[in-house]
Amino acid sequence: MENKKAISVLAALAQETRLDIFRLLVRAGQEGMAAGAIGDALGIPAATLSFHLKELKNAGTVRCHREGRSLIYRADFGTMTAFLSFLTENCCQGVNGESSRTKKRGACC
Amino acid sequence: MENKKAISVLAALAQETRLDIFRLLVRAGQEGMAAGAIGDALGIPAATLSFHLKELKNAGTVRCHREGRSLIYRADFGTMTAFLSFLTENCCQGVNGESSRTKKRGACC
DNA sequence: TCTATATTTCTATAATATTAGAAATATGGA
DNA sequence: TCCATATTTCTAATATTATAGAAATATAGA
Repeated sequence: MENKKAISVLAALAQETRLDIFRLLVRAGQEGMAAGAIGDALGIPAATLSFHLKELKNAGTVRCHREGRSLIYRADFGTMTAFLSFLTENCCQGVNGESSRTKKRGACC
Repeated sequence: MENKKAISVLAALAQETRLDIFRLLVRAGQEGMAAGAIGDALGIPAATLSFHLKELKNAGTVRCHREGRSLIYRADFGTMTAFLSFLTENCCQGVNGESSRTKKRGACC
């Protein structure tokens, strides 16, 4: 994962409503949730919800597919895997003066 | 780490200049870097740099201490450890319909 | 004490993000 | 086709964040 992509994931999750949505979808697991059900669960107006879902989707943190009249959203764990790798590679390497080429874990993870 | 704290870490790193600063400090390791050296390395005006360092500091991602006329900044790996735990706890649980109480790793990490 | 260096705080401007009503689009069923 | 439901897009107002010059503060050394 490159820098820009990581920043978009960080920005997507760095907002209370969106983090709530994302965590709800994580709890919902593979079956996901319809947009309307998310809005009901969290008490978010449809237009506002749609805006945030788009942000999450653009960052690749969620995916969606249509089922009848509903759009079912799910957390994208593939993106999260790559994102966590990015974080550990970029926040744990180079600690204690180690070369950034060494692949050993640093102080933080 | 609670929700609000995690959001402040996410927001601190969700900005290109700040992510650059943070990654530079990670590479600098335990000895850290003076604010001026960071500004020189990244070509950031002093006032702008100070603004971003404050954001990073408020989120707990960096710490600083004075050495003579310089303020030495270092990455705070303790915060990053806690932050990574928060992420894995909140993005990996509940996958495949598992109860959120199970502590097994999910699909993403 | 005076001066230079290092950095922050103050301030204003510019840029970006968030909110939500209203209108538009898509689907399914009578 | 007509209607109800589900959701998005459009729009405009509001709020938040980023930028950087200028002034202020802190430290060290002559």
